[in-house]
Amino acid sequence: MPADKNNTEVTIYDIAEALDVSPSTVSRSLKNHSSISSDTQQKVKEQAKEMGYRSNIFAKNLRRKKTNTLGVIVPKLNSNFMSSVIAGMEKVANENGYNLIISQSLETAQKEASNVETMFESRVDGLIVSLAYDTEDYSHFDPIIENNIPLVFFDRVAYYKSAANIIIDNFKAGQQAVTHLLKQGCKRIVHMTSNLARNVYEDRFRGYKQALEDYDIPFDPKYLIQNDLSNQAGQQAAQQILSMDPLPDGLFVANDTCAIACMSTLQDHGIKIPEDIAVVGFNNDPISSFVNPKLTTINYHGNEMGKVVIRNLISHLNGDNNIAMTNTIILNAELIIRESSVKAS
Amino acid sequence: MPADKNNTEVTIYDIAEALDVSPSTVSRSLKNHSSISSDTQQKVKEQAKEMGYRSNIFAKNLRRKKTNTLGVIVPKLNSNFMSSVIAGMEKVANENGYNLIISQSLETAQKEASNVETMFESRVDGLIVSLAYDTEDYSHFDPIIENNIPLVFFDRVAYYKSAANIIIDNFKAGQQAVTHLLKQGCKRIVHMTSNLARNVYEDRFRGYKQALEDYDIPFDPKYLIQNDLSNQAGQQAAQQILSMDPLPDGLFVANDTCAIACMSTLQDHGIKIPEDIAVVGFNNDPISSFVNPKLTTINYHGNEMGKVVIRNLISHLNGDNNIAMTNTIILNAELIIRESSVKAS
DNA sequence: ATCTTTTATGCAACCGATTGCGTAAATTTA
DNA sequence: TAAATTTACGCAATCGGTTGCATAAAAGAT
Repeated sequence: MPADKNNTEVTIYDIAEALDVSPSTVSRSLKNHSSISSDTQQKVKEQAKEMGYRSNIFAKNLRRKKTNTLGVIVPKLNSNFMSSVIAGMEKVANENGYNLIISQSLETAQKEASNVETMFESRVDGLIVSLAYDTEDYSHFDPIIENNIPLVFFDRVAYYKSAANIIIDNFKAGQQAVTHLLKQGCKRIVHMTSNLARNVYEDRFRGYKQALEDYDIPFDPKYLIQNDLSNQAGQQAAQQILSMDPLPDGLFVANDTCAIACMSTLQDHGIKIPEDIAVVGFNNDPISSFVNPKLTTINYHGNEMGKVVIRNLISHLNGDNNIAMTNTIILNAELIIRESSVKAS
Repeated sequence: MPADKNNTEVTIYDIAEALDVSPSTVSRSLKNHSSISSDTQQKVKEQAKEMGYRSNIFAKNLRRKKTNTLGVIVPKLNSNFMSSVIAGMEKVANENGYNLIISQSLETAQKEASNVETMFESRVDGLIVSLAYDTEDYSHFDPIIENNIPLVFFDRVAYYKSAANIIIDNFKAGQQAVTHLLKQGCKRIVHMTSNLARNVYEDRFRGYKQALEDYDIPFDPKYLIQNDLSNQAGQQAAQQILSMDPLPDGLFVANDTCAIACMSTLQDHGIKIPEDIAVVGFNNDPISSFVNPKLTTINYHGNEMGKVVIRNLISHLNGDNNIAMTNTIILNAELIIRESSVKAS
């Protein structure tokens, strides 16, 4: 007895024929429509299972004009943070019958725009974005907004038209990090960050300045280093720091991996961490507790953020607009103190 | 003049009406069908653009029974390797008009199976998988295979039915890594790895044993440590290593991040790397060159692997079966020697 | 000028599920 | 028992492209 030939997909018409009922009845039974007797529903479901029926999602989408698919665009996937965010998103999405399409902008506005277009063509029911490094113009989101497709930014956000934002309190986190360094006695604190047009970096920078101000230390622009926070940039920044006179005694980097690259290079040049320079990173990447010295950092609840994003989006799609779009949701983040920043007193 | 109401999507019928031609002509013009005069094609395309037409992908998929979507299931996204693989995949896929649906199995066979089901329901044209840690039974792939959906495994593969495999030569890489340690004078080399049912780990282990044999050193099972290669496992393994007498003098770990966690813990206990124990990792994660000492490792061309996977899959889908499925493709990988393994001689 | 080919286009069925509306049968109410 | 409801189901249009087949018009051949 050969297995069923493929290609011959079972449809509701086949089930209807086998049971001598109408396709409508099959369709309704399969979705527990109240107007079909439970007896009939039972029979239909059994028959469907027996015949190996699977619903044709395209026919459904075509008719319903809804895809139950959400698009996600992130700069890069290669961090523990992003992986956690995605895991959180997938969990809540799947629980609610939604699927995710994920893509990377690789930190360029150009690829981001092309990804948005693809998502648009794919007719996602909602779009979720963490912005690329160099996105400055947001008009590539206009087709999304004009077609009333809900748009949610997370982490790297933009206050753009009707988009919702989900972030941590970067200002507070930055302030905490730098206050901690100041408490360790640091006076000359370098802040390494990225494009200040990105909220995450601007807010952390504001937190940095606020902390300095709280301690009556004037902000010195030469202590602000801006780059793309890559590993290579971290190494270069180390050179820049080494050339400063007097040497800085504190370093707050807006990203763990870059902090580690920088720290490693500083150590290669004989700098002692934290004795000479105390260091604080950002993100609490797992690696931060395995470098020497272990890195003080800001912990980020990626998984939770992912869940909140999807919950918010789905409740919007359902019309349960308890949490309105065009709103900003702020999640917690906390300072984790490890060896890299604690000076013996 | 208010902007177009949404919801009223432009269809080929609207274009046909506006131009007083048939929908067939519009459809054919839009795909450059040769039987439509270039004059008409031109007009149709202009009109389409002017009216803001976008093709309805569901109608198309429903009719064509093809989704131009490929499913990708990976254990976790949070590594540089995976991120690179995905980037490579996306590039080639997009160039060929395919989209990717990506999901994480989070290293469990259970979630992997549920992801496969989701992909199946989504009617992906092809499925790409890197197996979870504990997948031992492969029957969840049967619906895929029975429906003639091409299945490609990469990195963590299985020789299962008609699936194709794309891997690096893990045996050779393992052998190279361990031979390198032996050349440094190591005699008691620990190998930390994971589930040997996974090809990547089994093959590396075979390479390890081969290298030992080449140097006439008998394999001692007590030097084989198996765990899930998590950071925590790396720490625990360090304790285990510290309790060995005599102390091992070499360590080959099947994963960089775990190697780093282990190395870090060993250092916390006063072990000098590489003097006391020389260490080699696997994957060439960027972080490996920023730890102290910098980690010797095996470099993996993730981006290239991703591209090869998709190229192979698409050429199969196109029927250009130059590279047959049910085949194994082996890519290069090479040893990168850094400080962690080089003993002063 | 007539016949054959080629070119350009239209017709209409089809993909598979959804759903508003209508109605026969069963049940309840008067 | 007749009338009013309720229950259970079917009809047929619809979603928006795709494509095999037919055909009118134009071009070429004889």
